[in-house]
Amino acid sequence: MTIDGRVARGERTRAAALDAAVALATEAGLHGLSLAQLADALGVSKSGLFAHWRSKEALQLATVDRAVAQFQELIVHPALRAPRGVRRLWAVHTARIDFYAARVLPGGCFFANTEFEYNARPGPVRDRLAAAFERWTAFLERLVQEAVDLGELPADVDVPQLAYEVDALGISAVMRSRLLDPDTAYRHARQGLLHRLRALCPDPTLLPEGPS
Amino acid sequence: MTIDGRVARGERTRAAALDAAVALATEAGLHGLSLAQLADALGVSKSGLFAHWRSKEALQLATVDRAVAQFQELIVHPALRAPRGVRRLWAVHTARIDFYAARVLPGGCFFANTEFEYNARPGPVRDRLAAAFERWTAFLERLVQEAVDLGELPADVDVPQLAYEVDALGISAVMRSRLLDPDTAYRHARQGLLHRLRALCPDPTLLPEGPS
DNA sequence: AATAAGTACGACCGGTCGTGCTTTTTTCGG
DNA sequence: CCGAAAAAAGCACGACCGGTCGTACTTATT
Repeated sequence: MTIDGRVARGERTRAAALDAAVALATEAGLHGLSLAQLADALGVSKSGLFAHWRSKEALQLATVDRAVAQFQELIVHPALRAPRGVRRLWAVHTARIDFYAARVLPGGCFFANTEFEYNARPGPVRDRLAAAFERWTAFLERLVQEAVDLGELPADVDVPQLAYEVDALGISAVMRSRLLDPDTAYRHARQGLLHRLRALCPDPTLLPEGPS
Repeated sequence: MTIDGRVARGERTRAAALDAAVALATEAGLHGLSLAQLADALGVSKSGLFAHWRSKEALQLATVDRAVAQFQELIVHPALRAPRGVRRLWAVHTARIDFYAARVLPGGCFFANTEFEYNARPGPVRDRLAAAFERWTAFLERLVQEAVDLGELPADVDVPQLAYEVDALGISAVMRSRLLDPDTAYRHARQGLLHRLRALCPDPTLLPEGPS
């Protein structure tokens, strides 16, 4: 079973196009992303690009999926090396902030940008973004719940509430880092959760010391 | 000194146009806002609209200013009736959440949407949005500082940090209310700050009782 | 009554958008 | 080496974009 070099070539341009589309979408938005722009950035023709997806909407949906995969690969997966509980929750939070601080994407956060862009535009794109957001929320809640189950957090912790606050600190970080002082934003996002967890967690050795 | 009926008419259409522009921009974005769209919504001609601003950018800047004025008028000003200190801080936060819950703007929050839209687009529009964001941040920090000065919050409170957290809870509320369950989002935003202030404020009578 | 200023209009320009249709180039199996 | 098949390119289309122009209507000034 050899690989068809023709479709292999197609796959390569497809993958390269989606990576560029994710990056471009953080600057111009998922709607503002244009075929001509993307084709120029890749050095291919507009129609050659268009042939891979039957419509712009199909390209947008594929771009969302690629962004999800990238987020999993660069943030979630590395953080899962931390042991379950508050350490893993903390690892995911800091991995996210580090991702923003590393300026991987030119426009900050793909999901923050596109979810605000599409929150009032009904359709398949919005639905897919909402689904991704829901999975992310469920993932954070699971992390908190595991910490509770392990006894690292009190049993009476409001799990969805704490997950909400974790995400809020992160969203605010990427927003402020783009318009105000980035380092201050990252520091507040980290300190916010660190102090919150320190106040809740009976075992202080599970969290980094850091500045008070 | 009589009022010039010509400029009065101009002022009226100007004001109506900016109100419509703020609302439209929350759906289509400040860049996606098109002259033709806005003209249709107002029932006037595109060129007649265009005569009021020399360029689209001028219209965008005027729209930002109008949104700032609307935010002041509908959220900040009413909340300033609450006495200084934690009660005023709480009033501003809840007024903001109520503003979102009332669905005043079809796309949620003008500033959240546009600031994410323009965070990677250098230029006068981004600069004006950043300036508005900076003033909003300074305002929140002033509210927190006043509560500290009045002794309603401990003297060792990290003022910018707490202001950051207040804003983060609000931003997250409007984001989640558009894609997931709105009531849950609003409740988390309110509870988050209420519990935080309850833990910090020695005088429990300053805050509403609410559900634990 | 004549002139000037402000507002609004319809027609139109060059450019870019997404999207089809046709052709050329690349790569495979026999 | 040769047709078949997939990928990429070329080309043209209708729609919409921001912006300009000349013009008509209304109001204020002289």
